[in-house]
This record gives sequence, structure tokens and C-alpha cells, in this order.
Amino acid sequence: MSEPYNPKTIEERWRDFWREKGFFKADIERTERKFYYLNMFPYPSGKLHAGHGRNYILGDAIVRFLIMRGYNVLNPMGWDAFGLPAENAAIEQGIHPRDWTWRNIEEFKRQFRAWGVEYDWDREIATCEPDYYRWTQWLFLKLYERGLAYRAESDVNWCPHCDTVLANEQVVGGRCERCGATVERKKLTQWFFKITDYAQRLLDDLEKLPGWPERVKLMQKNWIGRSEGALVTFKSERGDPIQVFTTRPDTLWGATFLVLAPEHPLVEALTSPDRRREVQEYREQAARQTEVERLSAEREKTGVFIGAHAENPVNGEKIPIWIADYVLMGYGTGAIMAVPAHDERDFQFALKYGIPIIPVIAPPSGVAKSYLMRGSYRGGLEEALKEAGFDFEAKDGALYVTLAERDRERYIALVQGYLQPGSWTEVVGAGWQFVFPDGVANVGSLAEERAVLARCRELEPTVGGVRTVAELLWGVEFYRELLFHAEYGEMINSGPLSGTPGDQAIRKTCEWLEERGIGKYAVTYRLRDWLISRQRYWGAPIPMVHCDRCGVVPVPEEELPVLLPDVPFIGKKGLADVPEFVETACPRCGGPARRDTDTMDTFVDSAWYYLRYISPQDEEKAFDPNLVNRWLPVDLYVGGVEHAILHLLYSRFITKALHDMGYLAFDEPFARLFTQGMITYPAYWCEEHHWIPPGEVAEGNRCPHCGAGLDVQVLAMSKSKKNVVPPDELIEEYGADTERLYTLFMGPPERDIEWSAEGVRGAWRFLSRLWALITGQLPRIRDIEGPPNPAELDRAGEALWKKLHATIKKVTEEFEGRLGLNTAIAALMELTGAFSDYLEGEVVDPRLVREVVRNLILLISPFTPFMAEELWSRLGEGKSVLETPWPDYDERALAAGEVEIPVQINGKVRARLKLPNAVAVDKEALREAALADPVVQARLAGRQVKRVIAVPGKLVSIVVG
RNA sequence: GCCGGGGUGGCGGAAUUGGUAGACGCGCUGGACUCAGGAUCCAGUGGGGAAAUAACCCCCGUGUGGGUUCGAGUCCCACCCCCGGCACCA
Repeated sequence: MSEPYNPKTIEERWRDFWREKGFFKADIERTERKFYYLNMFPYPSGKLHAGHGRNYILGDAIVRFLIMRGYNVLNPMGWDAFGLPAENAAIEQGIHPRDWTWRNIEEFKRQFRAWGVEYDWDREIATCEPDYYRWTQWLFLKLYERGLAYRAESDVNWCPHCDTVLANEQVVGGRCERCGATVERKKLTQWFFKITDYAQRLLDDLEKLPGWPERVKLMQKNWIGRSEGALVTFKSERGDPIQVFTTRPDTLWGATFLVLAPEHPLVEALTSPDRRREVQEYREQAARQTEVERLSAEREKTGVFIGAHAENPVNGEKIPIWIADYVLMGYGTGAIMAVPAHDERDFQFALKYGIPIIPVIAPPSGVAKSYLMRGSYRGGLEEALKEAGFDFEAKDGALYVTLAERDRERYIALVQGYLQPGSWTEVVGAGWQFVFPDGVANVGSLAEERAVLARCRELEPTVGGVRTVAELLWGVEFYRELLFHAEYGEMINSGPLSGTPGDQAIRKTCEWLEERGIGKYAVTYRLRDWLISRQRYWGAPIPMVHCDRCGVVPVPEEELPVLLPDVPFIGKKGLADVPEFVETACPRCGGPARRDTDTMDTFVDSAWYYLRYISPQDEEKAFDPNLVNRWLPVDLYVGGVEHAILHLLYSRFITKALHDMGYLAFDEPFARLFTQGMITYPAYWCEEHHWIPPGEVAEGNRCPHCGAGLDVQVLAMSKSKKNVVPPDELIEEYGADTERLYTLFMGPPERDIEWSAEGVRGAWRFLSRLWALITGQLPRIRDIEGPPNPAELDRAGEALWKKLHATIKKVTEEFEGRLGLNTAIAALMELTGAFSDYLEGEVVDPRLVREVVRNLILLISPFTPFMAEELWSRLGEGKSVLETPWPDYDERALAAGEVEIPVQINGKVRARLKLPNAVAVDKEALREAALADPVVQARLAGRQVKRVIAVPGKLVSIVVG
């Protein structure tokens, strides 16, 4: 009757069919109904594993859908082929990186073919080929001409394992993103791209990208890290201007010291002779520190006073200058004003080093506190406080008063009368006041702070060991929570701006600063320029020449590409080690000169490749602006979230730069972005033998080599952790269609999901069932033509007809919308089940059977193209599935048949009615039908119906008394 | 610490604008076919109760506690936990 499902022979038959027919070739000249679908191109390392399928199988299904929908789809593939792994593998195996790379590429292509994943292979590109990197070099020259590529000495991240520098984006938690080695800091002269010029636009234009996941946009936003504030110029005693950036200009009057980054250029000149040695030591120690050490040594802040002072421009206060490694040279101006009363780090620092603290912002809570030491006040105070309505606690003869700020004056007047001679108390809240029997002293300036401290010392000798008023108050636990806060509030102790409310404080201060020319409103970004130099061989050489007479000279465009020297590859090698590469003539003066020996970061290669696909063989230019402007932005770009910042931010930057140069009409490369999740699988770790492939793990999670207990973690599939499932084995056992179906069925494509061998079996069972079902029906429908007549269908037929169209709708909408293909497949499984049930009924309409079979094949074809093509041809259809239009659904079918309507009574479902659709969608009829139902009637007996809510097509809710 | 996302059966996950919670699959249980089954097929499967050669019925259930509503997985408030990003950023 029906033959068994044998994917091996089926898939072998169709593997080259689509390519030979040219279904995946885009018509590049025709752009109406065009669709540029793009998968992030892979780095060809070794072999593809099942985890890679998440990206490519998804993409292939989408593209097949789009082709059937009649789109002119551009769906290219290429290779991000430059990079360190090729070099490392080459060193290990003694072969050239290029040979290693091309071997992998061939393997990838073989695997794509086995998967049934097709591309427009005429457009294949590889970034390591001269006809590609020639244009990467061209891009560099263009950026250089525009002033967007420059060479500078700076502190860079150095990976000792990879022997090269890294971009900030490639350092994760102080470690090399690639190899995990601890990153060191080095001072080197390197090439940078000026991405910071585009910081604001990269930020603003995120709003132009509604088709991007919110979280990716947010990650970019955080990475760009815009902060608003002010630049304020302080002056050293010698007169050097010291510019600081602050987000809290409203706290300027509270700045009691300055802190410079240890690397700050002024440190050298400002340090006094007696501090020189200590400062030097601190700077050296800071320079030695790796990022990791700085992170781990967190919390406790260290720093050194450099023996110089600066003048605070707003109040003329003379404040000390320190250096500390919590201030980073790379952010803002590398110098900060420290306001210990309102910044937590500054507060810790000031407390530790005995630097005065002056509060200048009232805490918004409006709470103040006062502590009266035992013996500092006369009897009767407690009663007086009580009578005046103050809230306090008495403990061991001391009083702890908590008051509202508005009662401050009244409280001071009261308590002053009860103070013992020689004693005092404080009021700590919006400002700190010391209350003596004969007067009140405010701590609103450094001079006042000194005076208060002196007076207290005089009265109480034990105060002698305390360096600042803040320290004195810190000694009273009761006060601690009020000594520091970082909130916005009314300005106090701030000269002419005292009394400015919190919501206007920053704006008013900025205006005030600008009027006086001391400072101005300013914006700072966390984003740094993109360091693109790499000291390795396998990358695009930077097309620059160093000439003793002419300096740095660009290689003329017509001399591109600067070819990588073809050298035998043994051991680590940089271009600097190849004399015949280095030695050249200066393009300007013709004299002897040296080539730049750095290659570009591979993220430069991938920052523009989506443009090259449009005209991959063009020998005249990098891309054809005319065609590119018609085909881009990319309609749908699919790849992993791990590129949320690096690749996607760089690509946006390069697109904008090319846009500004007039090459591109658009300034965002990817209209819609979809980030697929990763496939995870258990990974086993043995202390001694490291990663153990899951298949080799011994009984009881033990190491097969030493028997030690293994550490199991479910991690993203990767070759390095040995937890991969090879597609070849899956295809051998179940066929590519099963792997494809399971990959898309396992869960929503954007989520990380664990691979399950049992799940694969489920997909296999379904396909076997479907195969048997359809092949079993072929004889019945071979000679049947035309669609069924809905009017002639019986109840069962009508239900199936309805189900069919609901499924078409569901699958279509998932492809066109959120790409929840797992639910689309579930719908196809349901339809298959319903179809199977229908066939067991007594009356079977062959035309309906034919209709369902045809549509099932078409609907499932993006997921399982081999089986679909095979069944389609057996059906006697002359054309390929890919030449057949995607089915449309019929609204009439959706409105046919019966629906089940639940009836709720007081919020609980008490009956389910089967009603004709016509009744269910009519509010009144629905209401009547529900009330007339016997079960409902019985429920309502003797109770009063208060309200009936009938929701057409949904439910009826009855409220009774 | 700050900013996002998310907590639904034994598991992966479904649930338009608030409208039958648990689609679909896995696993499990029972049965069939088998020398055998880790293959395949059929049936059942949130928990508890009632009932029992049947259908049906009741209670509880979407991290916790409150709230809005005829009705809440979905909305509001408070909290707990997990994941991701940033992290001395001035």
C-alpha cells in the first residue's frame, strides 16, 4: 500500500536539483518585489555542527518561503575567512592558512548541500582573497582621506597568547574574547577608526530600526554610553588649566579635591619634588596592573596626593590634587572633581585619606538627625523635646533625635538652651550645623570646616585624632546614613545658586558656568575609537607606507591590493618578519620606505561584505552604488546575539561613513535583524583530560580515561568543548529533512535550547507518518482534478477543510511575522492528525483529499524540501515546488463549520456549546443560545441572572446573584 | 550596583486586543506486533477528589503576596528567583 520512508534515496535524488534549476539565483537588475535575505557569513573553522543549523536551516526555510511567495530573493553566502584560528591551525599543522581555510570552506559547502541549504553561489565571496581584500584596503584609504582613520600612540589591550592587540569590544571581563588569556596593557602606536565621531548618530539612529530586537538596541545604547554633564576648568597653582567632566555640575561647590588618572599628562609637571617618588611608584604600579587585577582589586580605593593644589573656579577654594586608578584616562578628560558628599567613590576616598567633605545638596527625604552625648545637656531637655513634639530615643544617657528639616531652626533654638558649657551637638541633614551654647556654626566651606574642627578640638581633646569634620561625624553611627547621598535635591552651601531646586540645579549651574566662561554643558561617550591594527599575518594588510622623508603615505588606489606575501608558513609570523614585504618605495618621493606591517582587524572585513554581494566580481569598484542603493538595506539579517555590539555596531558605522562620502543613499545597513538562539548540549569536563565528548563518557558520568567524576554543564555546542552533534551522522540515520524539521521545531528560534536526541526521533516519526499517509493516498487522487466544492462537504469534510485553511493562515503568518516556526510546524502536525482521522471516516471526498495533500506538501516544503519535492513529483505535478505559488487561505473556510463556545457562570466554565459559526459570531444569537442550553438552564435554576456578557466567537459569561 | 529579558506539567514549549491554560513534541504508563525491542503502532497522561465495562462532575492550579475585572499566564502594586548586558564611566 504505502512504501516506507527512505530519506537516503530521496535526498540523493534532489540534492543538486535546485541549484541546477537556478531557483536560488537573484535577478539583480530587477528590484521590484526584491528581498535581500542575509545570514551572517561564517568563519570557516573545521566543520559545521547541528548548532550551526539554527542559523542556516532557519534562513533556508525563510528563503524557500519567500521564493514561493514570488519574491526576487537575493540570498548570498560567503566566508569571513581571515583570522587567527586559521593561523594557529596552520602553525600546528604546518600548512598555509589559505589552504586550511579553503579546505574548511569546501567542507562547509558539502555540508550545506547535504542539508539542502541553498544559496546564490555565483555571489560567493571570501574575505581572504585579493579580489575582496583589495576593497577592504580601498575602504581603509577612503576612511583615511576623510580623517576617519588615524594613527596614534595609546594604551592598548594586548593579548599575550594571540600576540596581538585587541579592540575594546574584544576584551570581555579583562580577558581576550577569543582565547581567554588575561589582557595586558601596552603603549603602542596603532591605527584607529574614528567611530566616536559617529557616537551620537549611532545612538540616535537606533530609533530608525523598529525591526531590531529591543535588547540588541539597548546593548548598543549602553555600549555607546552617552552621559550629559559639564566640562569645568579648574586651575593649578601654577596656572595650568585642568579640565574635568562631571555629570553633576550642581555639586561643584562641594568639590574638595581633584583626582587625575595616573596617566594624566599634567601629573608630571604638577607633582611637587617631595611627592615625586611616591607618585612615580604609584603610576608604575597602576601601569603594571591588568584589567583583571583592577577589577578584582575593586572596592578599596587607593591614591596618592601629588603635592599640588588647584583652585575651584566657582568659589576660589584651594583643593588638593590626587591621582588614583579609579579615574580612567580613556573616559571624559581623565580628570575628575571629587565631591565626596554626593559621590560614593569620592566619599570612600575622602574618608580613607582624611579629605574634608562639604554637603551641597539637601537630601530629598527632608530628614535631619541630632545626637546628644551623655552629659552634654542639662536635665529637662527630654521633657522639653517631648512637649515640643520632637521624636527622639534615649539610650544610656544619650539622646538620638530625628527631625524634619523644616523644624531645624526651632530645634536648634530649643536645644541650645540646654547644652552644658563646653559641650555641643550637631544637626546633620541638609547641611551640617554644629550647635554650641553660644552660637551655631555651619560646615559650608573648607574654612568653616577647619574652624568647626578647631573649636571642637579645643573643647574636647579626644577629638584631636580626627582629621576632618566628616570623620568626626562618621564616628557617630546614628549619622552615617546622612553623610552621603547621590540624589538630586535643592542646592545648599553653593554661593549664589543656593536654594536652586533639584530639578533645575544642573541646567542653572551650566548657564551660570557658561556666563562666566568657567565651564559649559557637555556630552561624553563611553565608546572609544576602534583600534583596527593587528600584528598578525592572516588579515588584510594596511595599505600605508612609512617614508623617512614623507612620513606616512597612503598606497595609491590603483596599486591595490597590497598583497599578502606568499610565504611558507612555519611558526608564528607577522608581516614585520618578511623583509621582501616590508621594503618598498615611497609612492610620493620614490625613495626607500617601509610598508606598514599591521593587518586589519577581521571585523573590518565583515563591516562591509553585505555591499560586495551585489556585484561580487566587479573589478572596477568595491560595490556598485546604483545597484546597492536599490537592493539595500538588507531586508532581513539573521545571526547570533554575540554580534550585538561588535559586528553590528561596526557595520552601522561603516555604512554611515560611506553614506557621508556619497557612496550610499541609505545610512543603516540592516532594516530588520533577527538574532537566533544557540543550541546547547551537555559538555563534560575532566580536571585532567579536559573536555570529553558526550558519547565517550563512562557509566556514572565518569571520565573514560581516568575514571574521575566529570563536571557536567549544558553549554552552547562548540568544537572546543567537544559537545557537538555532527550533522553527517544525523543525516545518515534520519535524513536532512528530519534534522531540519527538528531544528526548527525544538523551540522559538530566538531562544537557546538544548538539543535532544529523542526530539529528533519525534520529528522522524512524524515525517514517516506523513510519508505513509500521503503515499497511501496517491492512487486515490491520481486522476482527480480541481478543488473540492465546499457546499458538498459533509460535517467531517467541512471541519477538515476549515482546519486546512486555518493551517495555511497560521504558517503564512509565522513566516511573515515573528518567525515562530515551531508553532507553524505544530500546526502542520495538527493538520496531519486531522487528515489522518478524516481518512478513517466512512465518507471520503477525493477532491478534498487531493486538496489537503497538495497543500500539506507545499506548506511543509520550506522545512523538508527533499520530501516535499519527491511527493510533489509523484503527485504528477510537472513543476518544482519552488515554482509553485504558496497557497492562500480562504476566509470562507475559516467561517465555516462549528465552533465550541464556553459558557462561564460567575467566572467558571460550566458548559461548552457546539454552535454553528453563524450563531457564534452574532452577539444576540449567541446570548440566546447560551441561555437556552439545558446544562446552563439547570445551573441557573432558582438564581437571578444579573448580567450576561456575550463575546462573539469567544465565550459567554453569565453573572448570577 | 545599574539596565534589560524571563519564571507555565517530569522536560522543550503553546495560548490574537484580558476570553476554554497546558496546542504540538519529548518522556512516562498501559496495550498491540514481535524470539526480542532501545524499532513501530494504538490509548492514556497538570495535581487532587468523586465515579467506576460509560459519559460526565467537583476542587486546586501559570514564581510569592495583594489589587482591578463578569473574566487575569496576560493589566496594576510590592516582593523572591533565574538569565543576559554594562560595571570604579566621574
